[in-house]
Amino acid sequence: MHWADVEAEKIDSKKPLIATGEAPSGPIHLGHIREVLTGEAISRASDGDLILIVDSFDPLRRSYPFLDDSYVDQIGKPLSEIPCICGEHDNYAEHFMEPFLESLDELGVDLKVKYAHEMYAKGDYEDATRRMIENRDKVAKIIEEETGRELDDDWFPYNPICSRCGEIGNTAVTGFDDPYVIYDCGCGYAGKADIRKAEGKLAWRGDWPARWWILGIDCEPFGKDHFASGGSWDTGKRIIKEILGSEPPHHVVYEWIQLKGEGPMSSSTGVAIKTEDMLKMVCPEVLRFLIMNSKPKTHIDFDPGLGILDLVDEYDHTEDIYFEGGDEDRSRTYELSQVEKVPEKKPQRIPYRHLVNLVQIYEDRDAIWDVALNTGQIQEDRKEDHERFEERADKVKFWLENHAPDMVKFSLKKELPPVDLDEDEKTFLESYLKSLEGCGWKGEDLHRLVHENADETGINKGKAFRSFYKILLGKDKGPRLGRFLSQLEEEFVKQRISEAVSS
RNA sequence: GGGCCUGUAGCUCAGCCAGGUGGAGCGAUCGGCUCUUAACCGAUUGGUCUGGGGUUCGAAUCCCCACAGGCCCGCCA
Repeated sequence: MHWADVEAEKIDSKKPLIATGEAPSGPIHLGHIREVLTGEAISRASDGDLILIVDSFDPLRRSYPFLDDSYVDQIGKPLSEIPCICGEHDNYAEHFMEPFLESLDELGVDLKVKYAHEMYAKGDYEDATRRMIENRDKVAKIIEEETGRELDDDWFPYNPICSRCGEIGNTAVTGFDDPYVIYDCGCGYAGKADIRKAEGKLAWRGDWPARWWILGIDCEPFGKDHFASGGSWDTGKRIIKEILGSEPPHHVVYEWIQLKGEGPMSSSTGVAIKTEDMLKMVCPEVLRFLIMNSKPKTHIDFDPGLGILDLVDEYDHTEDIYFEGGDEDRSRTYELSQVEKVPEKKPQRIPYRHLVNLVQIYEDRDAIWDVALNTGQIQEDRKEDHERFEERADKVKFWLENHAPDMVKFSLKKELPPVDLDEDEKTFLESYLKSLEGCGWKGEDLHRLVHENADETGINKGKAFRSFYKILLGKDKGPRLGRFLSQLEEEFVKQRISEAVSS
């Protein structure tokens, strides 16, 4: 059984509510998407509803490498209250959420978004906050027991936002006069915060169980960081039971996604690929496949270089298995990888690695498609397959320009590159040039002539092919020669050969 | 110090939850397509399942103990 179905079975609800969370303190990367897609897979498997809670009311902790110096002044303020970086969004949090939500839409993820700052503003947290404050000592004891740390005597489960300096958590709470939390701020201001409004928030350890309770969360996937002993899961599950009198959700812990050779993804270290960039280099169903194909607790080593080709090949292979009615789990993985529904007919496709060559040879997309039709690689000219092909070609292009290793890249040299041909090669090329007289400039003929001339002049065949790549691409290797040559202007090729021979 | 995960073919991993004669892909090797390869087809090759105990008629799978690696433990997915 697929892991999503296994988890779905464990949830004690017919129409479960599955929660995911994101903190928009920086660019949202591939690692974050695992949380949402893990939750989404379970919601599909359980026919549940998916929500995404945005920690937009959390303060900016520090200045990140991607922020300019002016943001130092914003440290300590809630993300929802900080100006947008580019100026085009309502606030800092929205700046990072917008592209992420767009990506989720492209990935076919159907969810409701809840912003923490709006929940606080609407008073959703009022009851939970009151209970936490009234049970301050019990909550503190749970945290101390689970973490083994000792909390300060003035620890308070609710952090007011200073109404003068706007900072959160820089306050010392001096009293509670329901519904007002009385505080002294480090900036010198003394005031009170209304727990029915967005004038402060629960500390994370209490905030998390509070939201389970408020929203009635049945299941939540979360990262391994929360699951460390004494972590927020350990305290959260006790707080919801002992303070709020309810059960914690079914939990699913997932592992980190690492960038091959560079360690775990993290916005602050810069080891990250933004979600929107991911979707420029692979199709959404392939990105989904990356997540669906690994159990949440397995860590994923993501290789944006050559690994992309393996990933797509594996996706395609899984597609074959699905349409052949093979292996149940892999078929399920394929279903869950789909952005929408599974295609009605098995998609016809050009092998991905081959496509990588084709987009470098042909400038014209239609030419590629026509060749694929002519060679029988694509048997029926279907609209949906053509669209998929166009999409893949776009992704391949982006990948070639941004992530592909040099070994797979080539480009036609407009001028004769510096070459050092020996006599064998020159003799061969000369002979080849002569044999081109009256040739129809067809791929297969051009290819046959390479073999014939190589045999006649006695040159090693590999060397014969290499000589073409050297004078055309400035490399030792390249795409299949005959078809490649046939795409080029006849005069251009002839000119290049004679130039090379006489150099 | 605590926690989670991983250790299976040269490489990447599946199989473990519900124990029943070890799998896939890639690679390599060989062959084919008068077509070089990074494309395609076919075949072959491949492993004391990290080690040691235990439970069992039977263990890659369950239990215990080691060893090695990765990550997490204010906030962070």
